[in-house]
Amino acid sequence: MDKPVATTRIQKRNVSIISEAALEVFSTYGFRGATVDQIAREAGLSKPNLLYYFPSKEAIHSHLLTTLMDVWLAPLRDLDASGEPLEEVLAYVRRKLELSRQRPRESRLFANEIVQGAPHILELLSTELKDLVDEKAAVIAGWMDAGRLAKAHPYHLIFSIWSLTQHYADFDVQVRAVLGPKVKDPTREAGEYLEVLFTRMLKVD
Amino acid sequence: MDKPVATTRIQKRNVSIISEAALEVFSTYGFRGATVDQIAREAGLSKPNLLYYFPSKEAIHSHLLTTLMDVWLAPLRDLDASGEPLEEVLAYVRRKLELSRQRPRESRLFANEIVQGAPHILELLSTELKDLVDEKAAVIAGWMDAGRLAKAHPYHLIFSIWSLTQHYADFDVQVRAVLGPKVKDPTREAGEYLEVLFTRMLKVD
DNA sequence: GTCTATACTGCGATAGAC
DNA sequence: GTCTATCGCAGTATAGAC
Repeated sequence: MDKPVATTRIQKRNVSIISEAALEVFSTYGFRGATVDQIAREAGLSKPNLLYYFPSKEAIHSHLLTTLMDVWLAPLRDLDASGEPLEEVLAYVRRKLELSRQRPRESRLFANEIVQGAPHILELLSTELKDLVDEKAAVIAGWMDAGRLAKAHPYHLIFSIWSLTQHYADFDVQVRAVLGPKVKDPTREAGEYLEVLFTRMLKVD
Repeated sequence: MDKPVATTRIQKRNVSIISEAALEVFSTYGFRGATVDQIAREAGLSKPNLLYYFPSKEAIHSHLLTTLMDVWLAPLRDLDASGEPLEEVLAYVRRKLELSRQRPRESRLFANEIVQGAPHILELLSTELKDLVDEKAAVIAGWMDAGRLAKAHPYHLIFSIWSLTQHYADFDVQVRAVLGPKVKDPTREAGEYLEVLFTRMLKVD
C-alpha cells in the first residue's frame, strides 16, 4: 500500500536514500519512537520534501518491511532438498548468522515489529512466511524419516535457528555488555558455537 | 531513581495497580509508543492522579525495569554448582521457559528495551547481569573441565538458553502464525524440543 | 489525595510560493 | 520538485479547586 512515486532517476535515488535513512531510524527507535524529522535529517532532505516521495510515515515503514521480507527469507529459500542434509542445515545457519552480522538494522526492524505484535505484517507472516516454512519443514522431516538427520521437531528446529542467529543482532548490546569490551566480534564466537550445537543436535550416529 | 511515593496501604495498592497497567502497555507498545493516557485508562485512574504517584512516564518505566530484573535473573541464580550438571542446566532451561510462558509481558518489556539499545538499563547489564553470568559461566566451565558436561562455549551456552526460551514470548505472534491455529500451546512443544536439544548438546558419552 | 482545567511542547501533515 | 510557513492534534506535565 502507498507505494512511493519513483519514475525518474532522481526520484529512484531519493526513494533509496530515504529508505536507507528510515531503516537507520526505525530500527533504532521503533515505529512510534521514530520521527519523520529524524528520518528527513538523516536523509538530508526537508520534511515536506520527504513527504513528497512517501505520503506518510506509515508508508515508509510498510515499504521497508515488505521489500526487506524477500532478503530476509532468501537464506531459507536456498535450503536445497537435494543437498546433503546436515550440511544444508549448517549452511542455512551460516547464511542466517551472516545476515545478522551484515544487516543488524534489518533484523532489529523486524524484531521491533514482531515484539509489538506485528501490526503491519501479520498477514504476511501467516501466508508467505508460513508457506515457505511449511515447505522447508517438510523437506527436513523427509530427511529425518529417511534416517539422514537425527529426529527433532522440524518447525521448532527452524525457530531455533532464527532465534539463535538473530539474537546476535537484536540483543547485541546485551551480548557485548556481558562479554565485556575484550571480545571484539561476538558473532564469530557464535558461529563456532552454533556449528557445534547443530551438529551435535542433528548428526546421526 | 524517582521512586514512587508509597507509604499508606491505598498508595501501595495504587502503585501496584499502576505498575500492572504500565507493564501491559509498555510491553505492547514500547516506551515511546506507550502513552500515559493509555496507562491511566488501563489502571482506572485519571492521568493527573497517576502522575501523583509517579513523577513521570520515565519513572514508571524505570521502576518496572529495575524491580523486574530480580525476577528475571532468579532462574540463573538458582543454578546450583553442587548439583548434577546436565540436570542443573536442563532445570534452568525449564525455569526460563516457564517464565516466558507465565510472564510474556515482562519478557517483551525487556526485549523492547534491549532491541532499542537498552538506553535505560545499559548500566545494569554490564554490572549486575555481567557479574552473575561471569559467576555461572565459571561454574559451567568447571563442569566441562571435569568432564561432566560436553565442552561448549559457556557464555554462548547461556545466551542460547536466553534466546531460545525468550523467543516463545517475544516472537509469539510469529510462532503462532507459522504453526497455525491448530497448535494451541507452542511453548509445550518447545519444552520437549529444547530438552532434546540441550541433552544432545551437553551429554557426555 | 483526587479531581478539572489547562499550559506547553513536539509531531505529522498540508498549503502555497518559487 | 523543493522550499518556508503553519495548521491541528496528541502527548506530558502542572496549577489549583475541592
